[in-house]
Amino acid sequence: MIAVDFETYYSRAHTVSDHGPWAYAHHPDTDIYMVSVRGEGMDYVGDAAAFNWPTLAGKDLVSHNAAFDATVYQAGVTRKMFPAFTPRSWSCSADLAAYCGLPRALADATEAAFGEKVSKLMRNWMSGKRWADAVAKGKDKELLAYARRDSELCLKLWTEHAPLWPAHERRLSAHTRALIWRGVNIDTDGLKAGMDTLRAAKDAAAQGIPWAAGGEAVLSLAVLRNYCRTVGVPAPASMAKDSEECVQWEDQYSEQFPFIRAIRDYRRVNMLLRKFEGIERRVREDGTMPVNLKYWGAHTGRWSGDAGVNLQNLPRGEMYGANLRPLLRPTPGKVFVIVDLSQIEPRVLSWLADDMGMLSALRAGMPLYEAHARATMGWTGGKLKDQNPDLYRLAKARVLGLGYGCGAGKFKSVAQAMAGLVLGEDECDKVVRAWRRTNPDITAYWRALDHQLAGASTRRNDFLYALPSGREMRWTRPGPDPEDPHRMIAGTVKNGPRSGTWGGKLCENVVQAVARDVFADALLRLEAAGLPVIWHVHDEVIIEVDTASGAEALAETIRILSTPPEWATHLPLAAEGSVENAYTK
DNA sequence: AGGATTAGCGCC
DNA sequence: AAAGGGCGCTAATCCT
Repeated sequence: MIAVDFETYYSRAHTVSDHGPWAYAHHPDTDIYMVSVRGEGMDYVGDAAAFNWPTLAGKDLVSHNAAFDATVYQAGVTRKMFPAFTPRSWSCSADLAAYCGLPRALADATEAAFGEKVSKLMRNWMSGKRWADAVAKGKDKELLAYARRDSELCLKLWTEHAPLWPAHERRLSAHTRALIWRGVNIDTDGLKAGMDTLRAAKDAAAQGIPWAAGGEAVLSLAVLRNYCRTVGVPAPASMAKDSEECVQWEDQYSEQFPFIRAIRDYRRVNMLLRKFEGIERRVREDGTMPVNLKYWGAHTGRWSGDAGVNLQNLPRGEMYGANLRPLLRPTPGKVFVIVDLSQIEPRVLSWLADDMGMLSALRAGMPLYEAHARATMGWTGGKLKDQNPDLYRLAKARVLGLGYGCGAGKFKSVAQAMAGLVLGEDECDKVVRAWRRTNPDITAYWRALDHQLAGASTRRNDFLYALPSGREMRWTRPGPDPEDPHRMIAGTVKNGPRSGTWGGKLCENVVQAVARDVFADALLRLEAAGLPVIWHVHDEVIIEVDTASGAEALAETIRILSTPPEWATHLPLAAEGSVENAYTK
């Protein structure tokens, strides 16, 4: 294994996060001035263009953030700095670190793994400077040593931890990089039109905010409070959209004071506009945008968004006259096949908690929310969704909201957000009590997790929990909360912060992790079946195929996603989807 | 001044 | 006894 680490020019105004890694690496200002290559007898640090690249042909390479280093290398080839060569593999030690429960950043990962604290001062000093500046200031030796040390740490991290990283997870990490480079086609005309609409909406919102023209921070809560005082209106403690107090405040005063609505409009429209702009900056010459997903972005193993544009939280419909999702389109002559795992988390929860009643209903093909209503809400009629839509929505809210221990207060907002239900305080309390009484398998599962956490805490061990896939989840340093010894805290990353942890929360983490493993297993089978995944969002895949094979690909994708992994043969899964000419939902 | 944190908001 | 969770990004603010 050979570690490869590039050093490239950056400054305050020229960063990876502004452009995204691809555009940054290919930008003419990005001077690729140094590379460090270590391992298998190689120990090179110096001018990247002077390195004998073909010696790496057929070799196994590793970089810390391989998506970045491999992109920089590609940019160097495009700019005729380097000759093209093909390594056998190019792995990512940052992905490995994340899998192992270490922090992602190299300095933090090595500190957590080896207790070695390394300084990033040299790297910071290089902000806005090039190789010639380092030479002129007599810092060249230090810079070379810094780059050499980083590749050494990357190699050490790999050598000591890679044996813990299973082959299927390595394939998922590599698959994620393939998605990044493959990218998604963007309707750039639609993007521009949307931005015009949003800019107009933003200007309109700013017109309605009295202090906006004066140059004061438009969204500042402090400025808002001041203004409220001058016009004699009370000010809310928070402007959060789901804060009860704030909702009432808005209801009461927004007629009389239009600036109240304008603040919220301004914030939301501006965030959406920034998202459009971020996508526009990342579109490549061929009209595609790299799909920046981060392997193991969450400690549950889920992927997260990355690199400036998060494809996992695109708005689902039109906002302020602009609709972003449909601007992600198949390349001409192709279609999207979009399929998701139906109610994957409640299915996994029933399976983990051995809720036999629910499991047999699901195996018989009954819709999940209806099965819940029959088992615990007294429904004895026919198809619930058609015959009693209100009860169906309540069943959905109960299933999605109550499986992880939330109380009445939280359920109130969960029910509204997930099922559009407006329930009273007392009603929520009753629902929570009744749900817990009639779902003893799940509440027993919370208690079992609570008990195991307490056991690990007593033994002063990390809390380890074996998942059905064979991987082990880890919560670090469990123990009583110093501020409230009746509560427990634990961490999710080695050396990371600890936070409140109890059975319901552990249950949620485990369910999310198992659902992720189910989905990840299907991703590899999709790729093996030759179905090219363009990107994915937790339980949803977007595949691009020739228009003519859309229907066939849809059936095959649904079949693959509905088939459980080998380690979960009795988990009842379902998947649904459609063939589309743009991203939707 | 620049990095870190918080508040708010989008999604699953 | 009670307690939903997981993310990333922008703007504002805090902190060094």
